[in-house]
Amino acid sequence: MKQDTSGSRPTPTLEMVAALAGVSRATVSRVVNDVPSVDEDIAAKVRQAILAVNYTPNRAARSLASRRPNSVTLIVPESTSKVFADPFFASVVQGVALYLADTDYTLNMVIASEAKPEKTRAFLLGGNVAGALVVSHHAGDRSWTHLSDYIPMVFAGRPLGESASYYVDVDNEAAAAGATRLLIESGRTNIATIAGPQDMPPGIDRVNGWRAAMAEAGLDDSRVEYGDFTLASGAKAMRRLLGSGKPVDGVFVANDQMAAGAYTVLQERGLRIPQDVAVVGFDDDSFATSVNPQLTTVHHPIIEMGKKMAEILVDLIEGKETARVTQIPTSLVIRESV
Amino acid sequence: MKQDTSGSRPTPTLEMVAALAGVSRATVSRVVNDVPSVDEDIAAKVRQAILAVNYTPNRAARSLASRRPNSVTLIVPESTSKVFADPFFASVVQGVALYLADTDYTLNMVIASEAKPEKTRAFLLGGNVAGALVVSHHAGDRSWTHLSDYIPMVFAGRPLGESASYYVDVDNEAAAAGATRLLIESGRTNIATIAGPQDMPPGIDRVNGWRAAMAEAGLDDSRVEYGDFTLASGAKAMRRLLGSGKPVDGVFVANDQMAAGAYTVLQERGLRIPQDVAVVGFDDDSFATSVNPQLTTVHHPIIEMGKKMAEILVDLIEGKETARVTQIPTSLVIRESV
DNA sequence: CAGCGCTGAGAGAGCGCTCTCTTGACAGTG
DNA sequence: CACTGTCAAGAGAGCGCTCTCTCAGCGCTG
Repeated sequence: MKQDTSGSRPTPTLEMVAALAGVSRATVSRVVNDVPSVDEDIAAKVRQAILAVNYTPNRAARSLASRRPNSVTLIVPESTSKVFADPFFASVVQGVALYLADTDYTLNMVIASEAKPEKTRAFLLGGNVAGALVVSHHAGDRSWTHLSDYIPMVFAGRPLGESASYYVDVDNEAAAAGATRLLIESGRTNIATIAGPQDMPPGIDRVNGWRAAMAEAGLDDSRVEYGDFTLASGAKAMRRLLGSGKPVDGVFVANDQMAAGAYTVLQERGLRIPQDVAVVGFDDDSFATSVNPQLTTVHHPIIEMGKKMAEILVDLIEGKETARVTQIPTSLVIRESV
Repeated sequence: MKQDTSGSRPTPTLEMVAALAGVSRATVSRVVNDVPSVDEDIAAKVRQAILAVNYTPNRAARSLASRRPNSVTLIVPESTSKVFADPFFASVVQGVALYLADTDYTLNMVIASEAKPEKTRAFLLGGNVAGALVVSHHAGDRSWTHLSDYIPMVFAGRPLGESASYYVDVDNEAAAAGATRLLIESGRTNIATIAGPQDMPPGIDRVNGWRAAMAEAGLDDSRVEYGDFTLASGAKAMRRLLGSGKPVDGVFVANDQMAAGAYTVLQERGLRIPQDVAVVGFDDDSFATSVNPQLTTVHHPIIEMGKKMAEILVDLIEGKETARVTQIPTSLVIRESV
């Protein structure tokens, strides 16, 4: 509002570039948008003029004239924003931003207030946004799903229950099975799991993977305790596991943070990792390397997820066909806990 | 691009609302923008029409016509985005988004690539953005400072060295002194500190605060070890402190993550917290409550910082006078480690 | 060499708003 | 009762672009 009043020269426009290059506005527009049918000599002259006046296209005008919004929105449900302390969100944003940097889309972010969801809805549906990305932990946040009918949307993580929405996820089940197999191959037979909440897809899928691997090896899969993905809950679950009377020589923990919790209990009981009890985690976040011995875990490529989400969204916006479900490959990071 | 081709009715415009309400476009615009000089009867009719056609203003058109961008950009230098694992960034974003939700500004985010800074520069200077916020850990990222001459900018954290930029921060020094005083008042006399990197303002200010409080109480301030704000570095520093030969009965640690590291060393040596060694941290992040005993620490109001940054930026954009330096008050969170 | 298709560039009409300017209605004044 | 001042609402000119349409120029063909 102010910054122009203060006497600076006017922002360069297409018109000015055109005048300087001695061509029409349309031609400058063609050059800016890389339309091939422009004589190379003229294009060069135009580019030079653009540089000379330091021209940057006005996004608002462009969006208006082309009847096409040029931004995509990342929606963070308020409930998710409250657990912001974990790195998941930040990494997804990073991936998304990284991908979009090479496109013409701008990334904007909203925290969707649960109090007045219409506000966000109106913003999304008002034609101001080309598409939206939803990153939510409580995958129960399906309130956004139906917007898929109106604008392209891509979700982070498999939604709970059936859904026709596009989403990007890792194959939690397969990854968990792989992690469990590592434990089995190391010769452990009394393998427990500390599972995540059973109302969240990663919680569900990861136990299932563990179960599948156990069944495949003909091992007893009764050693299951549940946590809520926090460090403290991991410690409690480990305590229950140890107190159950059944021997335990290996644990697959559904995330690294709970694994760190399990570590504390194991160590206060004087159990050595991995000699007495081997531990495998999931996520490969900062907890994995901050514990001692460092945790062997499943690498969860969150940044890649963000990139892929953005890629799919852009494809959707541009009308390209894409698969509804995209699974990013995980890998096992072998460190010292098995 | 596609979503309109697919046969949906056209997006409602001001024109349509005007036609339905039987008034001119200008009047609808006045109602939408809360211009007071509109007859209440007419305004009511207009509002009803808006609801009827489900009208949402087109931001691009608005921005174009008013010659005023309606978005602000949050710049995250690439180097900072790499340490995304810590919650600082996410919380700032949350605060910013929360504040902006009540304004007409939209928040967009860019990761500023170190490789091609001109891209970000052009984006910011191209008149597409009303102002920018910079959140950077390596406060050495002064590459953005000079943009303050062209568009309003607000920084998170005190910049290193002199600068005329607007920024929001906590009073690290005073807060550290307060934390140290708590240790002193609890009767400790051999108080050490695990300080942060001395090339970052919080690292510098927090030791200085500790030193000031020690001097004030006439205590020996020679017990200083440095870390880099990571858990592992905190553990190493604690080990050096304990190996120095000097007795230690209290430690002020410059962040909670390093304090968690110090905990592991203290506990592996069989030292009880707080009986043998009292510990005070800084930040009040998830590490503070995930350790046992829970950490007494300085609450760093990051979300508030984000809100304040956004508030100041909006004031700046709108030409209001504001102080260059804003300090958010901290508080001591007493838990179990002193 | 008239007629053709083709290609590359310009003309000009908007996109959906804001905002200045103008107009019309009405109350108050001498 | 003509005149002025006030205030609410309408008219209309853009904002900086994109995109369709048109046209000029060119090399071919028959």
